[in-house]
Amino acid sequence: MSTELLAYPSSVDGACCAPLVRQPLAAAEATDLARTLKAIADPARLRLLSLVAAHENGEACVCDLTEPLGLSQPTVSHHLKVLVDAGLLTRDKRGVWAYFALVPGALDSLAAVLSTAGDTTARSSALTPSC
Amino acid sequence: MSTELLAYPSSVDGACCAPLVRQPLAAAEATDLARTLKAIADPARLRLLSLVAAHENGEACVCDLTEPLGLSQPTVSHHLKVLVDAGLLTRDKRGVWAYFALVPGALDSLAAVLSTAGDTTARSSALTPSC
DNA sequence: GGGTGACATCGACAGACGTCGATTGCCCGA
DNA sequence: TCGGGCAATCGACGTCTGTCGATGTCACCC
Repeated sequence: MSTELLAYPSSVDGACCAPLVRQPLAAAEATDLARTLKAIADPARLRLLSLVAAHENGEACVCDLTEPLGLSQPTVSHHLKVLVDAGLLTRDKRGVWAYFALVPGALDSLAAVLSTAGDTTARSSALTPSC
Repeated sequence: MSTELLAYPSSVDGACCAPLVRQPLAAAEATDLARTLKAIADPARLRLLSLVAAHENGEACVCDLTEPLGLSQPTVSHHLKVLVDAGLLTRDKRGVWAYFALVPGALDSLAAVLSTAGDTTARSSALTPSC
């Protein structure tokens, strides 16, 4: 389940780049895409992604994120779980602390699906070789 | 309200490209971005965008969209309204029919915000000159 | 071994969302 | 002028979602 999002470029069977505006989306593909988009379509989760990415070493623990968000610890933990389940964040438990980091290329492949241009900005890593 | 999304690149005061992973998102910016993402974070609306884009001349009326979606006419009309309000679609009423078309550059600027790369694919049109 | 602190999970609640049938408004052709 | 048909709006319903306090779990330190 943790690699859910990374399945997009390959599961869209051939339509690797910019599939949204090239041909009508099938119901199943739309459901999958919507599931990932719903994960980031929340102010708290967008700020979490932003905070984690901007944190030193590109990783942060819950204690770093609770205060700047102004939300309770269970709520932050819940949002982080949603992002991890969507394949956008990784959880690395080291001792008592849990460190979260962006999955390389996850946001880029999402951006590539939305982009109407033929090329893609998702050239960083973790993408299908056919791209 | 129809230009809601187009306000992003300029309203993110300076952080025109890829602002999400560069610095922590402010609460107001996150709310605005989430509002637009919620508009497309739905299977029916994703398919609507796809159907409109793939239709001939890049525009389609409600009667073209109801059947392939398998939803009632009021529901389709509701989803289209959400997309228009989010600045992703334009409504052009000609006679009895209402034709919907993609706003050029809207999806691209959204993709640019999500992209972790420094550059942007949103070069088609309707973007801020500072990009 | 017991205490402490960080994080996850649970249960509950209010609010938002997607969907539909019924209705209304409106343009066009007869 | 009137009827037919397309699309928007309304009201209602069930479901999903975000949030919290309380509780559970586990690793570290004394």
